[in-house]
Amino acid sequence: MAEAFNPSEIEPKWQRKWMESGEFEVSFDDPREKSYVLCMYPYPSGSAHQGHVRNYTFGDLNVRYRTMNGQAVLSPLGYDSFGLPAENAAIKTGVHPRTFTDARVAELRASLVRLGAVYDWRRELKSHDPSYMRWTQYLFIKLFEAGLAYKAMAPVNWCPGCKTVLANEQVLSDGTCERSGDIVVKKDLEQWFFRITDYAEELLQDLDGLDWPEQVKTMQRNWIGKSVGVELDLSVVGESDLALRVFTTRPDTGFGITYAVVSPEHRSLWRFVKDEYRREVEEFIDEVRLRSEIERLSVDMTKSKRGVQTGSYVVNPFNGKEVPLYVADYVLAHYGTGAVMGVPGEDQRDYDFAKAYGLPILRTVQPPEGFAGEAYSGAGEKINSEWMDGLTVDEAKVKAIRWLEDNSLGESKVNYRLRDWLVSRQRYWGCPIPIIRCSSCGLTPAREEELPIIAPDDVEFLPTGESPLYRHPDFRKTTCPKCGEPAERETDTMDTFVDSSWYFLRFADPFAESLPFDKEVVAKWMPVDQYIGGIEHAILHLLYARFFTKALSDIGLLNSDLREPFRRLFTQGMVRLNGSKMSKSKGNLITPLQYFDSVGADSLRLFHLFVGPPADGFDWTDQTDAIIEGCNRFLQRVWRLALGQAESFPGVTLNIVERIPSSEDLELQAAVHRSIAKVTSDYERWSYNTAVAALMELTNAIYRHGTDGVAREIFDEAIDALVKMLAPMVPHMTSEIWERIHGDSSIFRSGWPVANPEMLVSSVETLIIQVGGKFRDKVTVPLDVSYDDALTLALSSPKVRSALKDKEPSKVVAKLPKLLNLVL
RNA sequence: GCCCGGGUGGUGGAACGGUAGACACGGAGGCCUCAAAAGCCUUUGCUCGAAAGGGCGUGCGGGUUCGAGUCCCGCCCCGGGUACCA
Repeated sequence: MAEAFNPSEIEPKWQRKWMESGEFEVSFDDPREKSYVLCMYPYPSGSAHQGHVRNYTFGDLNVRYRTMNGQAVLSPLGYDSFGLPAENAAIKTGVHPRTFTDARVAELRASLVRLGAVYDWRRELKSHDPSYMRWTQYLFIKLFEAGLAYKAMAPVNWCPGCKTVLANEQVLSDGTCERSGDIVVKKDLEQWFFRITDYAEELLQDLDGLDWPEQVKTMQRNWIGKSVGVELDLSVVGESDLALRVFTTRPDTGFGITYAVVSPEHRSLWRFVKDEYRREVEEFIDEVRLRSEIERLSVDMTKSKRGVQTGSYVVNPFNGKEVPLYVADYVLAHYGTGAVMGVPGEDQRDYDFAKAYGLPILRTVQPPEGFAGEAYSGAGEKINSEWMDGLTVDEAKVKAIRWLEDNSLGESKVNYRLRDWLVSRQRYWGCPIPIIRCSSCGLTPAREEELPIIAPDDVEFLPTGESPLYRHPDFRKTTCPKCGEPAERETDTMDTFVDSSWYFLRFADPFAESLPFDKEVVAKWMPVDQYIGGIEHAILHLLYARFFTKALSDIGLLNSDLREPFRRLFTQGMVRLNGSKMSKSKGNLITPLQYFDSVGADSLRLFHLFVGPPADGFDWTDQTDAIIEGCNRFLQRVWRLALGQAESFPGVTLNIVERIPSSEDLELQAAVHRSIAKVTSDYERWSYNTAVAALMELTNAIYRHGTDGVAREIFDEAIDALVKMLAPMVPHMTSEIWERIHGDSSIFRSGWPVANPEMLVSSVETLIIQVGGKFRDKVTVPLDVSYDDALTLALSSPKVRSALKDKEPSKVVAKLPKLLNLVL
């Protein structure tokens, strides 16, 4: 009997081999079919946590599976190493963010190696590495030169106590600063933006061609939020030169306008406010500045006061009626025109507002019979709308737009909910924006030879105060690259989403020295064939990376036909502990290290694959350790089966050449081929939990038949297939078994097993017999069973007869040879 | 609030609109052992019944269908995102 499977000896051996052999490194001239498998690069949180284990297990499994299928798989790893936690740690402990980050990168890297994940380590990158920053800054400059980066005023979370900008995360739910407890306000500061809205339509259209989860595509579509409608002017009563421009997707509801609303941040707000209302409006606006956008858009907020009158009246262009103009916080300045017409009959927010302020509510669409709601936004017949009466909503929209255009009152307009991407951060631990402000030349990019611009180390990390970069005595001082006069450096750094918007391109060509990447080399590997990451990145990261790819393609840094970075996407569910996402910031981490030591990486990997569908999250509970133990037991069982056969299975006979295959031989062979078909299809559809179950069943079947006296070659074929199919899941143990059975050749070059279709067919089928749709009995029938035979068989079953209670079926539903339903 | 998911035995989960509960975990019983661990075997949705056998069962309420965990409508609860966490 071979010794027990001992992961603490075997796993490090193979990890060393994979690293040293370069088996999973790929190069530009690799003749195999290319494949690019990528996990979202991790934020280095120290040792990996279970969310990482899950993510990188799925990634590694894909890399190995594709390798076994003969592909040259690009599998790189890097680190999203800028970000707030390192800066917070610096403020708290005084350790420099770089020291802090580098230590945690090393820890994370080591834990992923111990997981047995394989990478082309030559391509490893860190977003805070100067050699990467250089090109992030280079790309920023290219976007700036292309007009895709600009500066504008924007409201930010401002803590008056800390005198600093806060991340949303740093603002508590009651609107106070997590550090000082001061009430956080919105303050307008000059900020850098990327013009992602230029790509709104293409970002929307191109979703159709992506092999992504529908759920994610839907989220992105909703986020981009295309709405087709019309802009129209509401003239202000008594002010001949003043009109309020509003945007609506429902021009058909025009006759139902009973008031209008302008946003508190509207550019021309004060022109609409009458003097005697000024004071009240000012007070209201002060209040609004304390509210978050989520609060402002919440329907629940209607209970509290959320708007005031301006004193002005506007004219409903449809019927000439004068209606009051309010300023209210549920209207946002940055969407549409920053003002809306109030149609309470067909919009719930307008309805709530009208109710709260005693404004008239007029329906212009007839709700269906029995409609119990308030505003009715569905389809129906137009009413109370003069020349639109009787039309459908869609017909009325067309007619209303034509009428507005014919009378020069408005025009068709498409709006997107998507806003430009605010990329500047008033922080230290990010990539500095490489722009210089010159009093005579304006905003000027740094010279290319100067890149990367690296933040100085001798800054103070204080719990109160502005960006450390801004306060640094020298960093800001420079000269203008154009005129040579003294000038000032930008002190804002970039959103870390900028770093993660192009790292997959650098992975394809990390060796480039005069450019961020060579576009021909990138063209070999891109797009990513399989991208894997958490569902929490469904919108922002994925949208930004798509935008970058399109923009860089337009700029000419990428081939013009490379418009989408990720051909296929898989989003995994999250690991939860005590009901919420397992993360460092929540302090609810369970590291894999203890499991590496006790049961080994293979068992932990198998657990993550077996515990449930990869797309679903799961809760880490008291029972989890027992299931991991169970996975380990299964691996031990496979080990004994594969390596302990001589002693354990004396029934296995020498060969079948000299005799007719026994029924046990044929049964085992059929079981193996059914498993190959099932497991292969499960791998393809990311159903790893059922693939593991099928492999457990196969293991049980081999055990059963192994003691029945099957032929040696059939037994060996079964073991080989089992071990190969397990290899992407548990690479260490299977590599060891393979080596002991077949000598010094990698199992990952041995090819994926192929099912023989002839062994998958059966001559019989189980016929399900139902009475009134309820299962009553089953019988085995030939595949070509006739209707009459099936019916006779069914009626001869005592169970069926008792269920029929002597009555004749009034109808028979037959789906032969699988189902017969006798309906009474 | 809004957008996107999810809810099936004691537990994780399985199930082309057609036998609900595959495969595991846990439990119960047994074999092996001086004993234990490991391993092996049997059993395990709830309920009535000695058994044979029956009834009930996929968050809740309706609907479509010969037939619904699966499709449709309306709720409830849980998770993710909500533009400066990544």
